[in-house]
Amino acid sequence: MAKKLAKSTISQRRVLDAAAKMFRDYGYAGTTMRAIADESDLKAGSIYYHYKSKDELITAVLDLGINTVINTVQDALDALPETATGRERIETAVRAHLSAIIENGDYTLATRRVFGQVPEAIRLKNTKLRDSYGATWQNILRDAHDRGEFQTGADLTLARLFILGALNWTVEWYKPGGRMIDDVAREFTSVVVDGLAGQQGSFGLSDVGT
Amino acid sequence: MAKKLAKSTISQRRVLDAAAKMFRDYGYAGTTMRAIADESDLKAGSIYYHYKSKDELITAVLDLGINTVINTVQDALDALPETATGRERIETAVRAHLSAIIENGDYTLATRRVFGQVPEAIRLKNTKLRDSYGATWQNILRDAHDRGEFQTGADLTLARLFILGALNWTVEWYKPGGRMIDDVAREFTSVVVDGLAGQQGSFGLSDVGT
DNA sequence: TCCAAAACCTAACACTAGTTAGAAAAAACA
DNA sequence: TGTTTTTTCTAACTAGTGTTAGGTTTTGGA
Repeated sequence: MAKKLAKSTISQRRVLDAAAKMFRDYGYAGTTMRAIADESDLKAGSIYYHYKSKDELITAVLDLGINTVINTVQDALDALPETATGRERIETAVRAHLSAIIENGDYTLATRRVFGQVPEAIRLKNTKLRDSYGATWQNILRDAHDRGEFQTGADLTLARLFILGALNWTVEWYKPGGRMIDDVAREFTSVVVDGLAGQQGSFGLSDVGT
Repeated sequence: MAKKLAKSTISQRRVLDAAAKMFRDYGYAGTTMRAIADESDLKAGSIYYHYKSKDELITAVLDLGINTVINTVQDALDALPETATGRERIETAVRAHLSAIIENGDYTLATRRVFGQVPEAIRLKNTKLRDSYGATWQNILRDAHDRGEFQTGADLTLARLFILGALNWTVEWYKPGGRMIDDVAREFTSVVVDGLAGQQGSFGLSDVGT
């Protein structure tokens, strides 16, 4: 099990959900306390009973957004047997990452969209979390490499940046009700591990439309 | 040659550059006309001589951001000989895309960061440009596939989303003075076309550090 | 040199932002 | 029930927002 998240009252969570949704749609400066209040069926002043400033709100949204992804991926990896192959580990992490960012779209999208607009101090703390997540992925790739399961010519750091970039971008185009997360995860793994020219037919959806 | 961009005076461009930089750092609502004015050595009121509203400014930044990428990639592809292989076309497009978004980082980053915060009408017009760019990539992949240069099991639409996502994410971590764009482009192509497990050593940087 | 057009500035307007203090209502507990 | 605690609301303040009208400076050609 991964680290527990801080507990919170129902009202606190309602405000936080509303904040995430508003930050996601309108950015940091574009989101007003009054808009968050409307979304959570409160008046603007009442928010300050739960969070003492707008900065504290955005901090909570950012941290929850990343921690959710970190914990989901770590739990999925921990649940794997020792004997799991490098490919299985990669596909598992891909699927867990996708599940987390799609099912918590408000938080993860908000995280991505406002990250560059937030005061320096807040950004720095959040960056540490991000770095540790990057290290997790680096370990997955290096581990699979060390096991000799694939002798790659690619630089692992670049490969990691490439994979995480592609995954994070998913929230931009993924539409609920369209493709299944599992299918997307399998395709992604296929492109990354095998490449476009590899293992013909073994993992393809061939043609499932747009 | 790709479509010509609208001409503009020196002052107009100075204001636009300043706007792109500010939008990039502080988002749409977070960027004030006074901040743009400061950055371009003007007073707030003077901006309205060149652009009649903040909305017109953001529209110009968004359009220039995408058009630059579209034109750069299209020109690079047009310069290729008829005999170019699918792999060469992909690597060329990858390199052109990276060059465009890195050398015009203010515009492309601004484009990405404020896209979701902008009034609906503006976003719609810009979306048409984005879709046409997606079609360009789809053609590259399908063309290479039709030529029989690789029989891929991967779904091409997903592969395209995957590739563009990874490329667009580059602006988040790329630091000028670090890796060369050409190296990154070659590695990316290698991962996409060959996969992590493919063509050992033929394209790898093996270990060039972070 | 003079003059008209282009470029810029000043000062203000109406409005909205985050935040706060204190009153009011709801919930919890005796 | 009455009383205390938790939660919410009201009303306001200061600071800053996009935008504009009208005046001032700069530019470039006759």
